[in-house]
Amino acid sequence: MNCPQILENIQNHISLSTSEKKLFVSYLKVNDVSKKERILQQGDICKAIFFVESGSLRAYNFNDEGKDSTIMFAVQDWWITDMNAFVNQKESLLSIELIEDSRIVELRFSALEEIYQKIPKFERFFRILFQNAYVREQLRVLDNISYSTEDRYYRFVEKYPQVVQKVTQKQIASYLGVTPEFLSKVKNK
Amino acid sequence: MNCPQILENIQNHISLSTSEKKLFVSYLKVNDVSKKERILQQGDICKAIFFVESGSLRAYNFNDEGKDSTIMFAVQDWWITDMNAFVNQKESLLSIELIEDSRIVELRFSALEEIYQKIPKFERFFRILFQNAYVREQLRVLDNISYSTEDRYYRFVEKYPQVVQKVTQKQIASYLGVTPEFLSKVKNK
DNA sequence: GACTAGTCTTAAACTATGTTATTTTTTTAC
DNA sequence: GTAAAAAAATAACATAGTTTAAGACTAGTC
Repeated sequence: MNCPQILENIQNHISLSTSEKKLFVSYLKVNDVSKKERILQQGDICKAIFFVESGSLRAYNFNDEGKDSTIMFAVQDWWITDMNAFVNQKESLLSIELIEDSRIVELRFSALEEIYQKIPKFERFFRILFQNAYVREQLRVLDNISYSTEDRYYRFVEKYPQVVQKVTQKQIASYLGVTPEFLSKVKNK
Repeated sequence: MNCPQILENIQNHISLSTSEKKLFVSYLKVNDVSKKERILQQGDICKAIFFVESGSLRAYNFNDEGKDSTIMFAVQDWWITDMNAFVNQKESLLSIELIEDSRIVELRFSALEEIYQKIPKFERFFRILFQNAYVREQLRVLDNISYSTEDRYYRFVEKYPQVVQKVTQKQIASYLGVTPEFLSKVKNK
């Protein structure tokens, strides 16, 4: 296992020696997963965090009334999991499904705990990763509470053009929190 | 300067030696700030992150149409800043105002950079802080896109009873992203 | 190449939320 | 303690978003 892509992602923020790289990579598992498969099922314990080498995924919640709400999309070089369920090792609120055939790197909870101990620099890497994730979500909350649906749609398209190419309009609607019918109306008015 | 409260908050997650505590505390500045004052003004560079020793604050954005959107409240033992503006040292999208007279500990950007270098354990502390913040915001996004206003109001009240005691209904409405008139209707129906 | 299932569009009727304005209640400032 | 200011409640009307249902348009499967 070589994993140059995830190592490059990490080395954007911290630098690793050859032996550290080797150790880190030994904890990883690479999987080829097909379109429509799920790598996490709502209700299950979330045992891993995932890095997308290629392809695309969608994390969503399915509620009692049958409403599907997209929490995030992930494309190449993104990390994704149900972070709440992962860090507390409890039942997941989210499912994660494949939008297309993808190559996914898996890092398990217990492995990450060991990595933090053996290579403390990873605390820094994940500090930066979570810092960015927090900022992103906070900006999304601001979008949600202060912009109209129309504005939010166009802001989404501008911010994530790589995502827009891969997902359906129905999935974008579920990310924005509106019905596909209403999004269609907004776009075509 | 003694600062037992912020040290206790930190030592919930990492342990510090006496000399590390002393060094860390030397970077802090404690301010007593009065109700209605602002410790951060939208448009200004965000130079510090704040820890609330006592009192309460509100971070909000004021947009072109005059709409006030509350991004977060902070009460005793919470950290608050415009994280996007802070970590990138750029213009703030948010203002932070005092809800009541408060004692605020200030940690400046350049100080935090030095702390990360001198006491790498702080990478771990902030990794955990941001991890929790990310999880919180992600759950809030899910609330925003999948629940009704009524449900979100009661979920907010249940989750943050300490906040509810201190803020106006108008401020809660601006946190939920609805008008005060509508929140009043929802509550009293 | 035709069948199928899923997506997208459109529209009418309905519900949720916003706007404006007025009154009542609570808080703040002297 | 009183006057002024802000917050909260209420209501009539306007706009945003949902529901349901139907038809047009893909994309995937044999």
